[in-house]
Amino acid sequence: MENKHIPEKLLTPYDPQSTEKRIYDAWEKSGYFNPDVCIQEGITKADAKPFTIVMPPPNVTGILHMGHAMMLAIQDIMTRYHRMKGEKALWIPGTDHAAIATQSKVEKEISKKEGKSRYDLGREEMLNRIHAFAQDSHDSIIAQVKAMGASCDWSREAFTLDETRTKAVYTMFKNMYDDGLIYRGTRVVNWDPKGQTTIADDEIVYEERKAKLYTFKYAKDFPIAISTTRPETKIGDVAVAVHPSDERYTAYVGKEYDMEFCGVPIHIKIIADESVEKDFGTGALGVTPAHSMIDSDISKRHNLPSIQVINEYAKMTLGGENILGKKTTEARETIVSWLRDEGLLEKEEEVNQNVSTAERTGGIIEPLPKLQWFIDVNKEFVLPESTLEGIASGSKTTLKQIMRTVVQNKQVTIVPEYFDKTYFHWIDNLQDWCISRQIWYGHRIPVWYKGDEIYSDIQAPEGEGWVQDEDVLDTWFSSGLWTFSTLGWPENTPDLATYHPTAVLETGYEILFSWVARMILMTGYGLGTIPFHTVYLHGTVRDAQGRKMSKSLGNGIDPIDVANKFGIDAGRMALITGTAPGTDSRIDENKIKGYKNFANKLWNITRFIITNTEGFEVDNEKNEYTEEDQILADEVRTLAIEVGADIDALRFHLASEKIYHYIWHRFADVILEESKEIFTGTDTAKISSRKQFLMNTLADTLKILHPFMPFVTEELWSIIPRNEANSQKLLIIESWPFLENHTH
RNA sequence: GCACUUUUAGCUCAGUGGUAGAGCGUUACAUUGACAUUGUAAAGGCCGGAAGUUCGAUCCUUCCAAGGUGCACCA
Repeated sequence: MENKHIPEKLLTPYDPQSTEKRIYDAWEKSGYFNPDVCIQEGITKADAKPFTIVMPPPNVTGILHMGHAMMLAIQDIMTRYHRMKGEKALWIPGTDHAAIATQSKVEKEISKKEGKSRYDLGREEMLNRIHAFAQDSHDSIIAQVKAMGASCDWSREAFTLDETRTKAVYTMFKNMYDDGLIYRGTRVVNWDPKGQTTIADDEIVYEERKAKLYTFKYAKDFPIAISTTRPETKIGDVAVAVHPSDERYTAYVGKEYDMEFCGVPIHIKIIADESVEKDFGTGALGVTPAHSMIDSDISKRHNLPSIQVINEYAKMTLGGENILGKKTTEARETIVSWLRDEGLLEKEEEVNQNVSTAERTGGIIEPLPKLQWFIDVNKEFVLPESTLEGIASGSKTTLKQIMRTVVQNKQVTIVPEYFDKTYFHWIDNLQDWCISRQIWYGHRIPVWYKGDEIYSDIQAPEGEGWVQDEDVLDTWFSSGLWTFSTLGWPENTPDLATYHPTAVLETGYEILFSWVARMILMTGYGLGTIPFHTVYLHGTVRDAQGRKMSKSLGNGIDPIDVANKFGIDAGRMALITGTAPGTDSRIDENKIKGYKNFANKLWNITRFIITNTEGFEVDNEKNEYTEEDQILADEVRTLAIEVGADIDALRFHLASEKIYHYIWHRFADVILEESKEIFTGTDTAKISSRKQFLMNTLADTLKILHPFMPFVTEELWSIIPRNEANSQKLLIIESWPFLENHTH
C-alpha cells in the first residue's frame, strides 16, 4: 500500500522522549492551564462551574519520587477531565519551605562538607545558604512537575514562604492571638537535642528498643520502691504517686520525706493519683515534673514544684561533680552504680521500650519544660461568619469542634471513608498545638517584646527598643492556610470568591493529621468555611517486593528515569491502574513497560485507521451508520459516560482500566480485525459507515484517554485528519465526548 | 492495650447480595501483520477459618487466625 499520506513519524514506533517535552511546551504556550485564558478565548463559559485543586506543595528538600508522580497524575487526571467538561478548572502549583526538614538538610550538608554548625555561620549567613539550596531544589522540582505532564496554572504558583503567603500567615497569627487562641506558656514539650528545637507530637517517630528497668528506693529509710528506665532524672523527683485504691501504700499517702539521692538533696511527698497503674512495676511512680508529660500533669494537679535537671543539650544541670554537666546516659551509669553500692537497687530487668525520636533529625526526644507558643484547641471563641453545618454564624465554638463537626456531618468527606474513624480517634486525643520552633528557616513569629510589653501584628511596632521573637513557626501553620493563601487571602480577591472552597484535596494518608486536619482548623477559624469538599487519600508507592522506596535501600524509581525510558504516560498509567485509594501499591518496570506497549498500540491503531480511511471525508451532518455500527457507537457513548462517572467518583483505577480495556481488547482486537473484512468486501454502505465510525471513535477514545495519557493522545490528535471547523487545535481543550448525554 | 485495615488465580491486585475478574507469569497454536511484536485459546480459585442473617453470602453481622497501619502506654 502507498503510504505517502501517512505522517512519517507514524511509520516508526511511538517515541515519548522526543514528544513529551515538545507537547508540554505547546500546552504552556497556549495558556490553557490558566482558566482565565480559557474564558477569554471562549473555550470555557465565564459562568461555568469552578473546579479547584491545590497541589500539596512538595518540600524544597530535594527531588520528587514516585509518590509525587502518582499524586500529580491523579490531580492532573481530575484537572484535565474537568477542563474538558467545560468547567473553570484551576490547579494551583506550589512548594513548601518545610522549615525543619530543609534547615536540617542544609545543616547536615554544611557540617559534612565544612565541619561547621549553624551557630558558626550565624543566622543571616545560614539563611542565605538555606535560601540558595531551596531555590535550587525548587527549580529542579518544578522541572520534574512539568515532566510529569501536570497541567497546573504556573501563573498562580505559590511558595509557603513568599510575600503573599507570609502576609497570610502573619494575619492569621494576629487574629488568633487577638482571640486568645494563641498563647505563650511554659509546658513540657518534645525537645529534640539534635535539632535544638521543639517538635510537635506528630513529628515523633517511635522506635522500639531494649531498655533496662531499674527498681530501687531513693534511700534506705524510704518506704516505697519505684521503677524507672531513666534513673538520672530522679534527682528531679518531687513526689511518689500511687493509685488511690492501692492498699499497699494507703498508709503512706500524705507523708513527706527529705533525703539525699546520689549526693542531691530531694524532698518527696507521697501522693495518690488516678493516673497511676497499680500493676506496672511496683505500682508507685516517681514523679519528675520537668522531664515527663504525664508527671507534669500530675504535679499540676497536686501543686508540686518542678525541678529541671537536664538541659537542651541532654546534659545534667544538677548534682555533684560526678553528675553535673555529664550526658544523661553517663549520669545514668553513675547513679545506677551508686544505687548498687548503697544496696538500694532491688531489681534490674530488660524491657521493650518505645523511644521517641525526631522524624527529621533522628534525635532522641527529651521532654523539657519550655516557654513556647501554642494554639489552644479547646478554648471557646465566637465564629462571626460561618457556613459550617452545625456551627451557626456568631455562635461559640472551639477549634477541636470545628475539626470534628465538618467531618462528622460529611461537609468534608474522606475517601476512603474508613479513614474518618482514624481522624476522630486523633481529634479526641488532641492536645494544644505547639507552633514555635527554635530554628531559623521559616516565618518568624510576629511578636515583639519591649520589657514586659508584648505586641503582635503583621509588622513591627513603631518606636525604639522592640525585639522580635527569635523563634519561627511550625511549617504546618503556613501549609494549613494553603487552600486560601494561594488564592490571595487575606485580600478579598476575585480568585478567592470564585475558587474557594476547593473541590478535592488529594494527598497521602500519612499527613491526614499534620496537614489535612490543620487545614480544616485554619479554614474553619479564618474563613468560617471548609477548605475542600473531598479529601482523597492515596497510598504509598512501594517497590515490586512491597518495600518502601528509600535511598538507603537503593530501590527507588526516579520518575524522570521512567519518563526517559518508557514515557511518563506509561508511568502514569502504571501508577493509577489497579491502585485503590488509601491502599499501598507496588510498581515495577514490567508494569510500566506494559503501558509503554499500550501507547505504541494506540499509535498503530491510528496508523491503521489513517491508512484505511485515506481520502475519506467525515461528514457527521449525515449520520449514515449501519445498524451494526450504531450499536458500536452506543458502546463508545456508554464508555465515555462510565469513565466520566468513575472519575467523578474518584475511582481512577477503574476509569483507566476501562478505557485501556476498550481500546486494546475491544476497539483493536475485535472492531479493527472485523473492519479488515469489511474493507476487503464490496458493500460500500458498510465500508463508509465503518470508516466514519473508526475515525469518530479514534477521536473519542483519544479524548477519553487524554486525562490519563496526555502526551501520546495530544500527539496523535495533531496527526489525525479532523474536521477543523468542529474541533480544537489542541486536544487539551476538547470537550469530553457525549457530554450532552450525561445525566446529572 | 485500643482502634482501623487487609486476607480473592503462581505473583500483584480489582470487584459484586444471584456459585468470580484484570495485568503479569505459565502452556499450546497462529502470525511478520496497523504492532521493536501481536492475536487466538488453555490451564489455574471450596474469594483466610467457623457460625449467623437471607430463598441465596466472596460481599452483611459476630467470633477466630495471620499480616499491616495509626494512637496510647512506655514509671
